[in-house]
Amino acid sequence: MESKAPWGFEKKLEIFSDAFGFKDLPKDARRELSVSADSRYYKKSAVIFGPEEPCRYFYLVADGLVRVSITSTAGNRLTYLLAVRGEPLNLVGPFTGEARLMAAETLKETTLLLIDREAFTHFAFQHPRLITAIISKLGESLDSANSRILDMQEKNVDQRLGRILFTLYKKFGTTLKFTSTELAELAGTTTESSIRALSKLRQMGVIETGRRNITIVRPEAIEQSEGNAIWI
Amino acid sequence: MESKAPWGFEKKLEIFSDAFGFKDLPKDARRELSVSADSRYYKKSAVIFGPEEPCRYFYLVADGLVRVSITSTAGNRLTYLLAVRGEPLNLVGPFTGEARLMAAETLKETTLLLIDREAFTHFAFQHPRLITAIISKLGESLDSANSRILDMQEKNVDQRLGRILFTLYKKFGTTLKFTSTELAELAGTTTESSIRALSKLRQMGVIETGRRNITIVRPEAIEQSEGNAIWI
DNA sequence: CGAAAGATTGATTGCTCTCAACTTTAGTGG
DNA sequence: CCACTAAAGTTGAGAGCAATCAATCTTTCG
Repeated sequence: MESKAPWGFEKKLEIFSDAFGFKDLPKDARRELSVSADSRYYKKSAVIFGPEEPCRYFYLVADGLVRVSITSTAGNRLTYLLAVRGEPLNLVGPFTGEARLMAAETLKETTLLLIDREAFTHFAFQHPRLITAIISKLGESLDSANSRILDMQEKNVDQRLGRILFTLYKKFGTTLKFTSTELAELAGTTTESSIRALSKLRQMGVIETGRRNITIVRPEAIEQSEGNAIWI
Repeated sequence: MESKAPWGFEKKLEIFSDAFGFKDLPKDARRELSVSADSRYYKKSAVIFGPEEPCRYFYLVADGLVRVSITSTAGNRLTYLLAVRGEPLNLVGPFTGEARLMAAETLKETTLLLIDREAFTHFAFQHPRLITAIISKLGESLDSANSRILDMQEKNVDQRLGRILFTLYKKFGTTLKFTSTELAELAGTTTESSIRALSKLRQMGVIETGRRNITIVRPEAIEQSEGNAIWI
C-alpha cells in the first residue's frame, strides 16, 4: 500500500510515463506535468467529486481504485468507469469547467494526481497527441455506452453479467473483489438478479464466489464472441 | 429543397458561420475551411458511411437529415443522432482514422460538407476553441448515452417514448415526420410497443398521428421534469 | 393494380423486478 | 473475548411489463 505522504517528482513522473495519453509525450513534457501535478491521498469510500460540481482539476489515478458513476433521480447508480493506476477520471471537465452528471468515489485507499484544470488544458493544447488520445478515449466510451444500451434491450441479465465479468477479468485478472451490488450497478440490474446470475455461473463451475470475492475459473465460458466490447 | 449542384464558397461559409463549434471561430478561419470543404449531394436513404469503415472525412450536414446509428449483431438498430443543418456526423473519426461502430445514412435528400480528415485535424489543432467544442459535445453525448442506459433500466416504454417525443419536439417542432419503427429505434424498444405507447398518447389527446407523421398537441404533457436530458 | 411499407390489435409467454424473510460474515465496542 | 450490529449474500413467491408471434388493414407508389 502506498503511503499517505505527498508523492515526489520521480514517482509522479513514473505515473505519467505509464499513463493513458501521456506515455507517448516527450520526456520534457512529462517532466513539466510532474511539476504541476499535486498528489492527494483519499481513504476508502471517499468522495472525490460529486455531480453538479464544477470541475477544478484534472484527475489521474496514481494508485488505488476509483468508481465513476451517475445516479438517477430514482436512486439507481450506473457505474461508468472503474479507474486504476494511470487512468484519468474526467476528460471533459477540464475543458468545459462545467458540471456533469458524474460522481467519483474511491473503492480502496487511493492516491490521485491533480492538475489545475486551466494548466491542464493549456498543456493539452500544446500537445496534439494528448488531444487525440482524449478524443479517442471519449469515442471508445461512447461506443461502450451505446453497446450497453443495446445490451439492455436485447440481452438478458445472465448475458449482461457474463459480459461484465469477462470485462472485469480482462482488467483485473481472475480475482474480482466486488459485491453483488457493485456488479449489478455495472450490469444495469438489481442486486437480487445479479446474485441469481452469479449463482448459475457458480453451479456451472465457471466462477467461485465468496464474500466480496469472485474467482473466474473458466473465463472461456463467458468470453464474448461478438465485437461490441465494453470498457470499464 | 437545395440543388444537387456543388455549393459555392459563400454558401459553404454561411454553413460554417452557423454551425456547431465553428461559428465562434475568426472569420478568416471559417473562410479557410470553406475553401477546403467539398459539398456532396446524397439522395434519400443513401449510406454515407458504414460501420467498420475507416474514416476519411469530417462530415458536416449542410442541408437535410442524417441518421447516425449502431446496429447490434442481432440486428437491432439504435439511433444515436439525427443530424440537421450545422451538425457534424463524426467528431472522433477524423482524429483516429479508425472505424467505429457507427453508420450514417440520409433520411431525406441531403447535402454534406466534407473535409479531408487530416486537413480537418490540422485545422482543429490550430483552434483550441474548436477542440473544446468537440470535447464538450462528446461529453454531452456521453451523458446522454448514460442517461439512456438508466432509462432502459428504470423507465417503462411509455416514459421512454415520451422523452423521445419531447426531445424531438424541441429539435424539430410540433410536426414530426417519423415512423413508429424509427421512434422505436430511438426509444430502445420494438415497433409494436412504440405503436402501443403512441396509441395511449393519442387517446389522451397529447398527440395526433398519421402515416409518417406525428403532431405534438400538448407538449407540456410529456415535458420532462427531471434533469438528465437526452440529445438526439 | 399489385406490391411493399407502414400501422394496428390481440394473445401469449417469460423474464426480471419487487417484496419479504432469513442466513452468514465481518467488524466493533464494551 | 464476546455480544451486537451492519453489510452482504441467498432464496422464494408473485406480479407486471414488454417482447414475440400472428393476423389484418391501410396507404403509397411505380
